[in-house]
Amino acid sequence: MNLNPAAVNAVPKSGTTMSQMQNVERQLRGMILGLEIGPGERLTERWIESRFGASRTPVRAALLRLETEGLIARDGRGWTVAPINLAELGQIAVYREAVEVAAVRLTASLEDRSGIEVIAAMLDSCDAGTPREEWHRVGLDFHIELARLSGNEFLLRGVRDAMTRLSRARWLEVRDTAALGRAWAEHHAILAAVRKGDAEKAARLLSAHIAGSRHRLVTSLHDDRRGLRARGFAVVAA
Amino acid sequence: MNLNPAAVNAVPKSGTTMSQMQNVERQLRGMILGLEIGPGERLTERWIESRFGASRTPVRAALLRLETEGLIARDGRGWTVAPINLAELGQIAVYREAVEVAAVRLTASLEDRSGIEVIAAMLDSCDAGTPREEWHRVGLDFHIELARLSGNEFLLRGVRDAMTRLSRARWLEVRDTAALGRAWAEHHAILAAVRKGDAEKAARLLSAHIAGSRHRLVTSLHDDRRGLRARGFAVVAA
DNA sequence: GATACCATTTTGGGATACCAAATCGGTATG
DNA sequence: CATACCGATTTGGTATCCCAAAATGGTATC
Repeated sequence: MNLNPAAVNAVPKSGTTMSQMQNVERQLRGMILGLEIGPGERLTERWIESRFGASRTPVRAALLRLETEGLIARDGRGWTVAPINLAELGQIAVYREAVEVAAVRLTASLEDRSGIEVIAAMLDSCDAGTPREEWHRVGLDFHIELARLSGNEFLLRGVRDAMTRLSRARWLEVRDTAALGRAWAEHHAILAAVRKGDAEKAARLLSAHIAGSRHRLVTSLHDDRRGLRARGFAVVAA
Repeated sequence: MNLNPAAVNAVPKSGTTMSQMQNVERQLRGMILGLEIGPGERLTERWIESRFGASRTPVRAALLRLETEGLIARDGRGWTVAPINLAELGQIAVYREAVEVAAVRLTASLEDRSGIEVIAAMLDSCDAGTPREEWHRVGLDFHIELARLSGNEFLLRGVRDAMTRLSRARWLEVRDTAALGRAWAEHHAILAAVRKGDAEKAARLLSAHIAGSRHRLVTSLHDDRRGLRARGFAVVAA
Protein backbone atom coordinates (compact mmCIF):
# COMPACT_ATOMS: atom_id res chain seq x y z
CA MET A 1 0.00 0.00 0.00
CA ASN A 2 1.29 3.39 -0.89
CA LEU A 3 1.35 5.46 2.27
CA ASN A 4 2.24 8.73 0.59
CA PRO A 5 -0.34 11.42 1.36
CA ALA A 6 -0.44 12.34 -2.31
CA ALA A 7 -1.58 8.79 -2.94
CA VAL A 8 -5.16 9.89 -2.51
CA ASN A 9 -6.05 9.36 -6.12
CA ALA A 10 -8.38 11.71 -7.85
CA VAL A 11 -11.79 10.19 -8.30
CA PRO A 12 -11.86 8.51 -11.70
CA LYS A 13 -14.15 10.10 -14.21
CA SER A 14 -17.65 8.80 -13.73
CA GLY A 15 -18.15 5.71 -15.81
CA THR A 16 -14.55 5.30 -16.84
CA THR A 17 -12.00 3.21 -15.01
CA MET A 18 -8.68 4.81 -15.65
CA SER A 19 -5.60 2.72 -15.12
CA GLN A 20 -2.77 4.23 -13.14
CA MET A 21 -0.65 4.33 -16.27
CA GLN A 22 -3.27 6.32 -18.17
CA ASN A 23 -3.70 8.55 -15.17
CA VAL A 24 -0.02 9.35 -14.88
CA GLU A 25 0.35 9.70 -18.63
CA ARG A 26 -2.55 12.09 -18.93
CA GLN A 27 -1.65 14.24 -15.96
CA LEU A 28 2.03 14.38 -16.78
CA ARG A 29 1.27 15.29 -20.38
CA GLY A 30 -1.02 18.01 -19.13
CA MET A 31 1.67 19.44 -16.87
CA ILE A 32 4.24 19.39 -19.66
CA LEU A 33 1.97 20.90 -22.30
CA GLY A 34 0.70 23.44 -19.79
CA LEU A 35 4.32 24.39 -19.06
CA GLU A 36 3.83 23.59 -15.40
CA ILE A 37 7.02 21.65 -15.88
CA GLY A 38 9.41 23.69 -17.95
CA PRO A 39 11.15 22.52 -21.11
CA GLY A 40 14.53 21.09 -20.20
CA GLU A 41 13.63 20.20 -16.61
CA ARG A 42 14.86 16.93 -15.20
CA LEU A 43 12.33 14.33 -14.20
CA THR A 44 12.92 11.48 -11.82
CA GLU A 45 10.72 8.46 -11.66
CA ARG A 46 10.61 8.79 -7.89
CA TRP A 47 9.34 12.35 -8.02
CA ILE A 48 6.55 11.44 -10.42
CA GLU A 49 5.75 8.42 -8.30
CA SER A 50 5.17 10.52 -5.19
CA ARG A 51 3.59 13.39 -7.12
CA PHE A 52 0.81 11.27 -8.59
CA GLY A 53 0.61 8.55 -5.98
CA ALA A 54 1.38 5.71 -8.33
CA SER A 55 4.16 3.20 -8.12
CA ARG A 56 7.05 3.11 -10.51
CA THR A 57 5.56 0.46 -12.78
CA PRO A 58 2.83 2.68 -14.25
CA VAL A 59 5.13 5.68 -14.04
CA ARG A 60 7.66 3.95 -16.24
CA ALA A 61 4.99 2.91 -18.69
CA ALA A 62 3.74 6.48 -18.93
CA LEU A 63 7.26 7.80 -19.45
CA LEU A 64 7.85 5.36 -22.28
CA ARG A 65 4.70 6.49 -24.03
CA LEU A 66 5.41 10.17 -23.56
CA GLU A 67 8.88 9.58 -24.92
CA THR A 68 7.42 8.38 -28.21
CA GLU A 69 5.29 11.53 -28.29
CA GLY A 70 8.44 13.58 -28.10
CA LEU A 71 7.39 15.35 -24.91
CA ILE A 72 10.14 13.85 -22.83
CA ALA A 73 13.55 12.62 -23.82
CA ARG A 74 16.25 10.53 -22.28
CA ASP A 75 19.10 12.47 -20.76
CA GLY A 76 21.80 9.89 -20.41
CA ARG A 77 20.31 7.52 -17.90
CA GLY A 78 17.54 9.85 -16.76
CA TRP A 79 14.57 11.70 -18.15
CA THR A 80 14.16 15.29 -19.25
CA VAL A 81 11.22 17.33 -20.42
CA ALA A 82 11.94 17.93 -24.08
CA PRO A 83 13.45 21.38 -24.60
CA ILE A 84 12.11 23.81 -27.16
CA ASN A 85 14.27 23.22 -30.20
CA LEU A 86 13.98 25.86 -32.89
CA ALA A 87 15.58 23.71 -35.58
CA GLU A 88 13.21 20.91 -34.71
CA LEU A 89 10.22 23.24 -34.88
CA GLY A 90 11.21 24.17 -38.40
CA GLN A 91 11.48 20.54 -39.41
CA ILE A 92 8.14 19.74 -37.85
CA ALA A 93 6.56 22.54 -39.86
CA VAL A 94 7.91 21.03 -43.08
CA TYR A 95 6.64 17.63 -42.05
CA ARG A 96 3.19 18.83 -41.13
CA GLU A 97 2.92 20.79 -44.34
CA ALA A 98 3.48 17.59 -46.31
CA VAL A 99 1.00 15.63 -44.27
CA GLU A 100 -1.69 18.28 -43.91
CA VAL A 101 -1.64 19.21 -47.56
CA ALA A 102 -2.06 15.57 -48.52
CA ALA A 103 -4.95 15.28 -46.10
CA VAL A 104 -6.73 18.41 -47.28
CA ARG A 105 -6.40 17.27 -50.90
CA LEU A 106 -8.16 14.05 -49.94
CA THR A 107 -10.82 15.89 -48.00
CA ALA A 108 -11.51 18.36 -50.79
CA SER A 109 -11.97 15.43 -53.17
CA LEU A 110 -14.57 13.69 -51.05
CA GLU A 111 -18.13 13.35 -52.28
CA ASP A 112 -19.50 14.36 -48.91
CA ARG A 113 -17.59 17.29 -47.52
CA SER A 114 -20.27 18.35 -45.05
CA GLY A 115 -17.96 17.51 -42.18
CA ILE A 116 -16.21 20.81 -42.62
CA GLU A 117 -19.25 22.67 -41.33
CA VAL A 118 -18.58 21.35 -37.86
CA ILE A 119 -15.10 22.77 -38.11
CA ALA A 120 -16.46 26.09 -39.38
CA ALA A 121 -18.78 26.21 -36.39
CA MET A 122 -15.85 25.51 -34.12
CA LEU A 123 -13.97 28.47 -35.58
CA ASP A 124 -17.00 30.69 -35.24
CA SER A 125 -17.35 29.84 -31.57
CA CYS A 126 -14.41 32.18 -31.02
CA ASP A 127 -14.96 35.91 -30.80
CA ALA A 128 -13.32 38.93 -29.22
CA GLY A 129 -14.38 37.82 -25.76
CA THR A 130 -12.97 34.34 -26.05
CA PRO A 131 -10.09 33.64 -23.68
CA ARG A 132 -6.64 33.18 -25.17
CA GLU A 133 -6.48 29.58 -24.03
CA GLU A 134 -9.52 28.78 -26.11
CA TRP A 135 -8.11 30.41 -29.24
CA HIS A 136 -5.05 28.30 -28.74
CA ARG A 137 -7.00 25.08 -28.47
CA VAL A 138 -9.24 25.83 -31.44
CA GLY A 139 -6.22 26.75 -33.53
CA LEU A 140 -4.74 23.31 -32.91
CA ASP A 141 -8.00 21.45 -33.28
CA PHE A 142 -8.74 23.07 -36.63
CA HIS A 143 -5.79 21.31 -38.19
CA ILE A 144 -6.41 18.03 -36.43
CA GLU A 145 -10.09 17.87 -37.32
CA LEU A 146 -9.43 18.85 -40.89
CA ALA A 147 -7.00 15.96 -41.17
CA ARG A 148 -9.48 13.62 -39.53
CA LEU A 149 -11.98 14.31 -42.29
CA SER A 150 -9.56 12.84 -44.81
CA GLY A 151 -10.37 9.46 -43.34
CA ASN A 152 -6.72 8.48 -43.39
CA GLU A 153 -5.65 7.29 -39.97
CA PHE A 154 -1.96 7.84 -40.62
CA LEU A 155 -2.24 11.34 -41.98
CA LEU A 156 -4.37 12.16 -38.96
CA ARG A 157 -1.82 10.71 -36.58
CA GLY A 158 0.96 12.61 -38.28
CA VAL A 159 -0.90 15.89 -37.89
CA ARG A 160 -1.84 15.14 -34.31
CA ASP A 161 1.73 14.27 -33.38
CA ALA A 162 3.06 17.38 -35.04
CA MET A 163 0.54 19.61 -33.31
CA THR A 164 1.36 18.03 -29.96
CA ARG A 165 5.03 18.77 -30.46
CA LEU A 166 4.26 22.31 -31.57
CA SER A 167 1.78 22.97 -28.81
CA ARG A 168 4.12 24.29 -26.14
CA ALA A 169 5.98 26.48 -28.58
CA ARG A 170 2.78 28.04 -29.86
CA TRP A 171 1.78 28.74 -26.31
CA LEU A 172 5.01 30.64 -25.77
CA GLU A 173 4.66 32.56 -29.01
CA VAL A 174 3.77 36.17 -28.61
CA ARG A 175 0.68 36.69 -30.73
CA ASP A 176 -1.26 39.88 -30.93
CA THR A 177 -4.97 40.02 -31.66
CA ALA A 178 -4.30 40.87 -35.29
CA ALA A 179 -2.31 37.66 -35.74
CA LEU A 180 -5.08 35.61 -34.18
CA GLY A 181 -7.60 37.24 -36.49
CA ARG A 182 -5.42 36.64 -39.53
CA ALA A 183 -5.09 32.95 -38.69
CA TRP A 184 -8.84 32.76 -38.20
CA ALA A 185 -9.42 34.30 -41.63
CA GLU A 186 -6.93 31.95 -43.27
CA HIS A 187 -8.61 28.98 -41.65
CA HIS A 188 -11.94 30.08 -43.04
CA ALA A 189 -10.48 30.61 -46.49
CA ILE A 190 -9.13 27.08 -46.45
CA LEU A 191 -12.52 25.73 -45.45
CA ALA A 192 -14.17 27.69 -48.25
CA ALA A 193 -11.87 26.11 -50.83
CA VAL A 194 -12.55 22.66 -49.42
CA ARG A 195 -16.26 23.37 -49.44
CA LYS A 196 -16.09 24.14 -53.15
CA GLY A 197 -14.06 21.00 -53.75
CA ASP A 198 -11.14 23.03 -55.02
CA ALA A 199 -8.34 20.76 -53.81
CA GLU A 200 -5.56 22.73 -55.44
CA LYS A 201 -6.61 26.03 -53.95
CA ALA A 202 -7.12 24.49 -50.52
CA ALA A 203 -3.66 22.93 -50.74
CA ARG A 204 -2.09 26.23 -51.78
CA LEU A 205 -3.79 28.20 -49.03
CA LEU A 206 -2.95 25.63 -46.36
CA SER A 207 0.63 25.45 -47.52
CA ALA A 208 1.01 29.22 -47.30
CA HIS A 209 -0.73 29.28 -43.95
CA ILE A 210 1.65 26.74 -42.47
CA ALA A 211 4.73 28.40 -43.94
CA GLY A 212 3.69 31.78 -42.54
CA SER A 213 2.81 30.24 -39.22
CA ARG A 214 6.18 28.58 -39.05
CA HIS A 215 8.01 31.78 -39.84
CA ARG A 216 6.20 33.77 -37.20
CA LEU A 217 6.66 31.05 -34.61
CA VAL A 218 10.38 30.57 -35.10
CA THR A 219 11.01 34.30 -35.35
CA SER A 220 9.04 35.04 -32.22
CA LEU A 221 10.77 32.36 -30.16
CA HIS A 222 14.16 33.28 -31.53
CA ASP A 223 13.67 36.89 -30.52
CA ASP A 224 12.37 35.92 -27.10
CA ARG A 225 14.81 33.19 -26.30
CA ARG A 226 16.63 35.20 -23.65
CA GLY A 227 13.42 35.87 -21.83
CA LEU A 228 12.35 32.28 -22.16
CA ARG A 229 15.64 31.04 -20.79
CA ALA A 230 15.26 33.50 -17.92
CA ARG A 231 11.98 31.79 -17.12
CA GLY A 232 13.89 28.53 -16.87
CA PHE A 233 12.86 27.16 -20.24
CA ALA A 234 15.53 25.41 -22.21
CA VAL A 235 15.50 26.79 -25.75
CA VAL A 236 17.85 25.22 -28.25
CA ALA A 237 18.81 27.57 -31.05
CA ALA A 238 18.20 26.75 -34.68
CA MET B 1 16.10 -16.23 -10.68
CA ASN B 2 14.70 -17.43 -13.92
CA LEU B 3 15.40 -21.13 -14.21
CA ASN B 4 14.11 -21.52 -17.73
CA PRO B 5 16.78 -22.98 -20.03
CA ALA B 6 15.99 -20.29 -22.57
CA ALA B 7 17.02 -17.78 -19.95
CA VAL B 8 20.64 -18.15 -20.96
CA ASN B 9 20.94 -14.74 -22.51
CA ALA B 10 22.80 -14.26 -25.71
CA VAL B 11 26.14 -12.58 -25.23
CA PRO B 12 25.68 -8.86 -25.80
CA LYS B 13 27.38 -7.47 -28.87
CA SER B 14 30.96 -6.68 -28.07
CA GLY B 15 31.33 -3.13 -26.86
CA THR B 16 27.63 -2.50 -26.43
CA THR B 17 25.74 -3.00 -23.23
CA MET B 18 22.22 -3.84 -24.21
CA SER B 19 19.53 -3.44 -21.61
CA GLN B 20 17.06 -6.25 -21.23
CA MET B 21 14.34 -4.01 -22.60
CA GLN B 22 16.30 -3.31 -25.76
CA ASN B 23 17.13 -6.97 -26.02
CA VAL B 24 13.53 -8.07 -25.79
CA GLU B 25 12.37 -5.28 -28.07
CA ARG B 26 14.89 -6.09 -30.75
CA GLN B 27 14.41 -9.83 -30.69
CA LEU B 28 10.64 -9.66 -30.53
CA ARG B 29 10.56 -7.16 -33.38
CA GLY B 30 12.76 -9.48 -35.37
CA MET B 31 10.48 -12.44 -34.76
CA ILE B 32 7.42 -10.44 -35.75
CA LEU B 33 8.93 -8.91 -38.87
CA GLY B 34 10.40 -12.27 -39.82
CA LEU B 35 6.95 -13.79 -39.48
CA GLU B 36 8.26 -16.27 -36.91
CA ILE B 37 5.26 -15.11 -34.95
CA GLY B 38 2.30 -14.86 -37.28
CA PRO B 39 0.05 -11.82 -37.70
CA GLY B 40 -2.88 -12.13 -35.35
CA GLU B 41 -1.16 -14.43 -32.87
CA ARG B 42 -1.75 -13.86 -29.20
CA LEU B 43 1.16 -12.88 -27.03
CA THR B 44 1.36 -13.23 -23.29
CA GLU B 45 3.85 -11.37 -21.18
CA ARG B 46 4.72 -14.60 -19.43
CA TRP B 47 5.54 -16.39 -22.64
CA ILE B 48 7.87 -13.62 -23.78
CA GLU B 49 9.39 -13.54 -20.32
CA SER B 50 10.37 -17.18 -20.43
CA ARG B 51 11.23 -17.11 -24.13
CA PHE B 52 13.84 -14.39 -23.77
CA GLY B 53 14.86 -14.90 -20.20
CA ALA B 54 13.89 -11.46 -19.00
CA SER B 55 11.51 -10.48 -16.27
CA ARG B 56 8.18 -8.86 -16.93
CA THR B 57 9.32 -5.30 -16.33
CA PRO B 58 11.51 -5.04 -19.44
CA VAL B 59 9.05 -7.23 -21.34
CA ARG B 60 6.27 -4.78 -20.67
CA ALA B 61 8.46 -1.87 -21.65
CA ALA B 62 9.31 -3.56 -24.93
CA LEU B 63 5.66 -4.30 -25.62
CA LEU B 64 4.74 -0.67 -25.06
CA ARG B 65 7.35 0.44 -27.55
CA LEU B 66 6.39 -2.13 -30.16
CA GLU B 67 2.81 -1.06 -29.75
CA THR B 68 3.67 2.46 -30.87
CA GLU B 69 5.43 0.94 -33.87
CA GLY B 70 2.19 -0.73 -34.82
CA LEU B 71 3.68 -4.21 -34.73
CA ILE B 72 1.58 -5.34 -31.82
CA ALA B 73 -1.83 -4.22 -30.68
CA ARG B 74 -3.91 -4.55 -27.59
CA ASP B 75 -6.55 -7.23 -27.73
CA GLY B 76 -8.84 -6.33 -24.89
CA ARG B 77 -6.62 -6.87 -21.88
CA GLY B 78 -3.95 -8.80 -23.73
CA TRP B 79 -1.53 -8.40 -26.61
CA THR B 80 -1.74 -9.52 -30.21
CA VAL B 81 0.68 -9.43 -33.09
CA ALA B 82 -0.84 -6.87 -35.44
CA PRO B 83 -2.80 -8.58 -38.22
CA ILE B 84 -2.25 -7.75 -41.86
CA ASN B 85 -4.91 -5.15 -42.60
CA LEU B 86 -5.46 -4.44 -46.26
CA ALA B 87 -7.34 -1.20 -45.65
CA GLU B 88 -4.55 -0.05 -43.40
CA LEU B 89 -1.93 -0.92 -45.99
CA GLY B 90 -3.72 1.31 -48.47
CA GLN B 91 -3.78 4.19 -46.02
CA ILE B 92 -0.13 3.74 -45.19
CA ALA B 93 0.70 3.94 -48.88
CA VAL B 94 -1.11 7.27 -49.14
CA TYR B 95 0.71 8.51 -46.07
CA ARG B 96 4.12 7.45 -47.25
CA GLU B 97 3.52 8.98 -50.65
CA ALA B 98 2.92 12.34 -49.00
CA VAL B 99 5.96 12.08 -46.80
CA GLU B 100 8.37 10.54 -49.31
CA VAL B 101 7.48 12.98 -52.05
CA ALA B 102 8.08 15.88 -49.70
CA ALA B 103 11.41 14.38 -48.73
CA VAL B 104 12.57 13.74 -52.27
CA ARG B 105 11.65 17.29 -53.24
CA LEU B 106 13.89 18.56 -50.48
CA THR B 107 16.68 16.20 -51.46
CA ALA B 108 16.52 17.14 -55.12
CA SER B 109 16.79 20.80 -54.14
CA LEU B 110 19.94 20.34 -52.09
CA GLU B 111 23.19 21.90 -53.22
CA ASP B 112 25.13 18.74 -52.48
CA ARG B 113 23.24 15.71 -53.73
CA SER B 114 26.22 13.38 -53.77
CA GLY B 115 24.65 11.28 -51.04
CA ILE B 116 22.49 9.58 -53.62
CA GLU B 117 25.51 7.79 -55.07
CA VAL B 118 25.71 5.66 -51.94
CA ILE B 119 22.10 4.69 -52.54
CA ALA B 120 22.81 3.95 -56.20
CA ALA B 121 25.68 1.69 -55.15
CA MET B 122 23.35 -0.05 -52.74
CA LEU B 123 20.91 -0.75 -55.55
CA ASP B 124 23.70 -1.97 -57.80
CA SER B 125 24.87 -4.44 -55.17
CA CYS B 126 21.85 -6.54 -56.14
CA ASP B 127 22.05 -8.81 -59.17
CA ALA B 128 20.45 -12.01 -60.44
CA GLY B 129 22.32 -14.06 -57.86
CA THR B 130 21.26 -11.97 -54.92
CA PRO B 131 19.00 -13.80 -52.45
CA ARG B 132 15.42 -12.71 -52.20
CA GLU B 133 15.86 -11.58 -48.62
CA GLU B 134 18.49 -9.11 -49.73
CA TRP B 135 16.29 -7.65 -52.47
CA HIS B 136 13.64 -7.18 -49.85
CA ARG B 137 15.95 -5.33 -47.48
CA VAL B 138 17.44 -3.11 -50.19
CA GLY B 139 13.97 -2.26 -51.46
CA LEU B 140 13.02 -0.96 -48.03
CA ASP B 141 16.33 0.76 -47.38
CA PHE B 142 16.20 2.64 -50.67
CA HIS B 143 13.20 4.60 -49.49
CA ILE B 144 14.51 5.11 -45.99
CA GLU B 145 17.93 6.31 -47.09
CA LEU B 146 16.46 8.60 -49.71
CA ALA B 147 14.34 10.21 -47.01
CA ARG B 148 17.34 10.48 -44.71
CA LEU B 149 19.14 12.60 -47.30
CA SER B 150 16.43 15.22 -46.99
CA GLY B 151 17.87 16.06 -43.59
CA ASN B 152 14.43 16.26 -42.09
CA GLU B 153 14.21 14.06 -39.03
CA PHE B 154 10.42 13.86 -39.08
CA LEU B 155 10.05 13.00 -42.72
CA LEU B 156 12.64 10.30 -42.17
CA ARG B 157 10.82 8.93 -39.18
CA GLY B 158 7.55 8.93 -41.08
CA VAL B 159 9.08 6.92 -43.91
CA ARG B 160 10.81 4.53 -41.53
CA ASP B 161 7.62 3.91 -39.60
CA ALA B 162 5.65 3.34 -42.77
CA MET B 163 8.22 0.91 -44.14
CA THR B 164 8.25 -0.98 -40.85
CA ARG B 165 4.51 -1.40 -41.00
CA LEU B 166 4.65 -2.44 -44.63
CA SER B 167 7.55 -4.81 -44.17
CA ARG B 168 5.69 -7.99 -43.31
CA ALA B 169 3.15 -7.44 -46.05
CA ARG B 170 5.85 -6.95 -48.67
CA TRP B 171 7.47 -10.12 -47.47
CA LEU B 172 4.23 -12.00 -48.09
CA GLU B 173 3.70 -10.43 -51.48
CA VAL B 174 4.26 -12.72 -54.40
CA ARG B 175 6.79 -10.98 -56.61
CA ASP B 176 8.27 -12.42 -59.69
CA THR B 177 11.72 -11.52 -60.96
CA ALA B 178 10.23 -9.15 -63.51
CA ALA B 179 8.54 -7.15 -60.76
CA LEU B 180 11.77 -6.93 -58.79
CA GLY B 181 13.58 -5.71 -61.89
CA ARG B 182 10.93 -3.13 -62.63
CA ALA B 183 11.15 -1.74 -59.11
CA TRP B 184 14.91 -1.63 -59.44
CA ALA B 185 14.63 0.35 -62.68
CA GLU B 186 12.13 2.76 -61.15
CA HIS B 187 14.40 3.33 -58.20
CA HIS B 188 17.25 4.18 -60.53
CA ALA B 189 15.07 6.52 -62.55
CA ILE B 190 14.14 8.38 -59.38
CA LEU B 191 17.78 8.70 -58.42
CA ALA B 192 18.61 10.02 -61.89
CA ALA B 193 16.03 12.77 -61.54
CA VAL B 194 17.34 13.67 -58.09
CA ARG B 195 20.88 13.69 -59.43
CA LYS B 196 19.86 16.27 -62.05
CA GLY B 197 18.13 18.32 -59.40
CA ASP B 198 14.80 17.86 -61.14
CA ALA B 199 12.57 17.87 -58.07
CA GLU B 200 9.32 17.79 -59.99
CA LYS B 201 10.28 14.79 -62.08
CA ALA B 202 11.64 12.94 -59.06
CA ALA B 203 8.41 13.65 -57.22
CA ARG B 204 6.31 12.44 -60.15
CA LEU B 205 8.30 9.24 -60.59
CA LEU B 206 8.31 8.46 -56.88
CA SER B 207 4.61 9.12 -56.64
CA ALA B 208 3.86 6.75 -59.49
CA HIS B 209 6.24 4.16 -58.08
CA ILE B 210 4.50 4.17 -54.71
CA ALA B 211 1.03 4.09 -56.24
CA GLY B 212 1.95 1.12 -58.43
CA SER B 213 3.63 -0.62 -55.54
CA ARG B 214 0.57 -0.16 -53.42
CA HIS B 215 -1.72 -1.53 -56.07
CA ARG B 216 0.36 -4.65 -56.63
CA LEU B 217 0.75 -5.23 -52.90
CA VAL B 218 -2.91 -4.95 -52.02
CA THR B 219 -3.99 -6.95 -55.05
CA SER B 220 -1.52 -9.71 -54.34
CA LEU B 221 -2.48 -10.04 -50.70
CA HIS B 222 -6.16 -9.80 -51.50
CA ASP B 223 -5.87 -12.65 -53.97
CA ASP B 224 -3.79 -14.75 -51.60
CA ARG B 225 -5.72 -14.07 -48.46
CA ARG B 226 -7.16 -17.58 -48.28
CA GLY B 227 -3.73 -19.10 -48.48
CA LEU B 228 -2.37 -16.66 -45.96
CA ARG B 229 -5.16 -17.43 -43.54
CA ALA B 230 -4.47 -21.11 -44.07
CA ARG B 231 -0.91 -20.44 -42.91
CA GLY B 232 -2.39 -19.00 -39.73
CA PHE B 233 -1.91 -15.36 -40.67
CA ALA B 234 -4.75 -13.04 -39.76
CA VAL B 235 -5.59 -10.95 -42.82
CA VAL B 236 -8.22 -8.26 -42.43
CA ALA B 237 -9.97 -7.43 -45.68
CA ALA B 238 -10.04 -3.92 -47.09
C1' DG C 1 -26.74 -32.83 -26.64
C1' DA C 2 -26.77 -28.06 -25.48
C1' DT C 3 -26.25 -24.88 -21.86
C1' DA C 4 -25.83 -22.54 -17.55
C1' DC C 5 -22.92 -22.45 -13.60
C1' DC C 6 -19.00 -22.67 -10.60
C1' DA C 7 -14.04 -23.74 -9.21
C1' DT C 8 -9.50 -23.28 -11.00
C1' DT C 9 -6.02 -21.30 -13.55
C1' DT C 10 -4.04 -17.74 -16.12
C1' DT C 11 -3.17 -13.05 -17.17
C1' DG C 12 -2.22 -8.23 -17.05
C1' DG C 13 -1.87 -4.22 -13.64
C1' DG C 14 0.44 -2.63 -9.90
C1' DA C 15 3.63 -2.39 -5.73
C1' DT C 16 7.90 -3.23 -3.81
C1' DA C 17 12.62 -5.05 -2.96
C1' DC C 18 17.24 -5.16 -4.59
C1' DC C 19 21.21 -3.86 -7.34
C1' DA C 20 24.76 -1.47 -9.94
C1' DA C 21 25.96 2.70 -11.78
C1' DA C 22 25.96 7.56 -11.46
C1' DT C 23 25.82 11.61 -8.67
C1' DC C 24 26.79 14.39 -4.95
C1' DG C 25 29.39 16.08 -0.75
C1' DG C 26 32.91 16.57 1.92
C1' DT C 27 37.60 16.06 3.01
C1' DA C 28 42.32 15.71 2.54
C1' DT C 29 46.17 16.92 -0.28
C1' DG C 30 48.90 19.81 -3.28
C1' DC D 1 42.20 27.97 -3.14
C1' DA D 2 41.92 24.37 -6.57
C1' DT D 3 41.65 19.53 -7.05
C1' DA D 4 41.70 14.67 -6.61
C1' DC D 5 39.68 11.12 -4.03
C1' DC D 6 36.28 8.44 -1.42
C1' DG D 7 32.01 7.23 0.84
C1' DA D 8 26.95 8.14 1.19
C1' DT D 9 22.92 8.89 -1.44
C1' DT D 10 20.08 8.83 -5.39
C1' DT D 11 18.44 6.88 -9.58
C1' DG D 12 17.12 3.99 -13.25
C1' DG D 13 16.98 -1.20 -14.41
C1' DT D 14 15.29 -5.43 -13.04
C1' DA D 15 13.15 -9.28 -10.55
C1' DT D 16 9.34 -10.71 -7.76
C1' DC D 17 5.19 -10.71 -5.34
C1' DC D 18 0.23 -9.83 -4.82
C1' DC D 19 -4.27 -8.96 -6.65
C1' DA D 20 -8.52 -8.63 -9.23
C1' DA D 21 -10.46 -9.62 -13.53
C1' DA D 22 -10.89 -12.69 -17.25
C1' DA D 23 -10.42 -16.98 -19.47
C1' DT D 24 -10.82 -21.98 -19.00
C1' DG D 25 -12.63 -26.33 -18.20
C1' DG D 26 -15.38 -29.53 -16.11
C1' DT D 27 -20.02 -30.66 -14.30
C1' DA D 28 -24.66 -30.73 -13.34
C1' DT D 29 -29.07 -29.51 -15.19
C1' DC D 30 -32.66 -29.19 -18.50
